Amino acid sequence: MYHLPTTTLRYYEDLGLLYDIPRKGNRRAYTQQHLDRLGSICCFKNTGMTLSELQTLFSYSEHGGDLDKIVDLLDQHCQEVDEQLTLLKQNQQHIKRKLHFYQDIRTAEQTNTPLPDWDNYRSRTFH
Amino acid sequence: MYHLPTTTLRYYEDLGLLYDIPRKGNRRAYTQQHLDRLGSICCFKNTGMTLSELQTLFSYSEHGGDLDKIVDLLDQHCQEVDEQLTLLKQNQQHIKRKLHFYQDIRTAEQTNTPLPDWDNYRSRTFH
DNA sequence: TCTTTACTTCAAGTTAACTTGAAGTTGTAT
DNA sequence: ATACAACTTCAAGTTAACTTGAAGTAAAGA
Repeated sequence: MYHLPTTTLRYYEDLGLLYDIPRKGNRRAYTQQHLDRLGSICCFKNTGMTLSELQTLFSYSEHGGDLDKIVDLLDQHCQEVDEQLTLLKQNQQHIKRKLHFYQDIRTAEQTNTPLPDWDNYRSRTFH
Repeated sequence: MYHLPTTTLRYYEDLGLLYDIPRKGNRRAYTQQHLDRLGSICCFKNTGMTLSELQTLFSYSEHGGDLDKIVDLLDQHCQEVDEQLTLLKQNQQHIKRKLHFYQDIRTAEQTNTPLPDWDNYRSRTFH
């Protein structure tokens, strides 16, 4: 359906993250609203929110809805994702340095030139 | 030490990700090489590599070292991190849309103006 | 019509990555 | 010197997020 196995959808349903799903016969027929919510679940989950935190977030939207809490939580999560982006970019740099380092080792072995020293890669940036 | 509990360091050691750690008395005294390796472990782990994949990667560096496999693995991981970055940015947009949406709902409630419609936020970008 | 494939429920099992418990030792601050 | 926090080993326990098993139902294609 959303490249998620039905068992996972069932699991989310058991947790209360999805509900009021209409049936066609005895099978679930998800509406656009459910697909939207599923999209949100995936998004928040993939940005580090636990399913339990998602329960909390969604609970704020029910019965009236505590907008202040929703906005606060979303705002804080936004910042966390900002930090994740920063970290991920740093880690990407680290991996690229490693990659170039080992490529250069291979070249050095093939050309019988001196092996590179990792210290020379520590602060280098690659693109 | 690296803001990791000693139990986690022990766990990595049990998995063979860290070894030959010198002792001062009966306590571990990590060298710069170990700290470097720990940095790599954290980097790879935080970019989605499992500890078991790390075992594999490190096994290529031992006894001689299969440079082709290392380079291949690093190259592929680089691409995966690229995709992660793309996805994370998309998710960030989604979260920012949600945030603005709920902020606008709040404003609308306060000013007694009509509530916003999520459909108008679906393809909007925020910075 | 028959068969296959994907669904259905419910309970129980799995996996990765730690974490905790128990029992003992040691380097450092008072 | 004496306490005490932080280390030590080893085995066992925890947690989140699924996943699998068993047993049954049902829509869609040959």
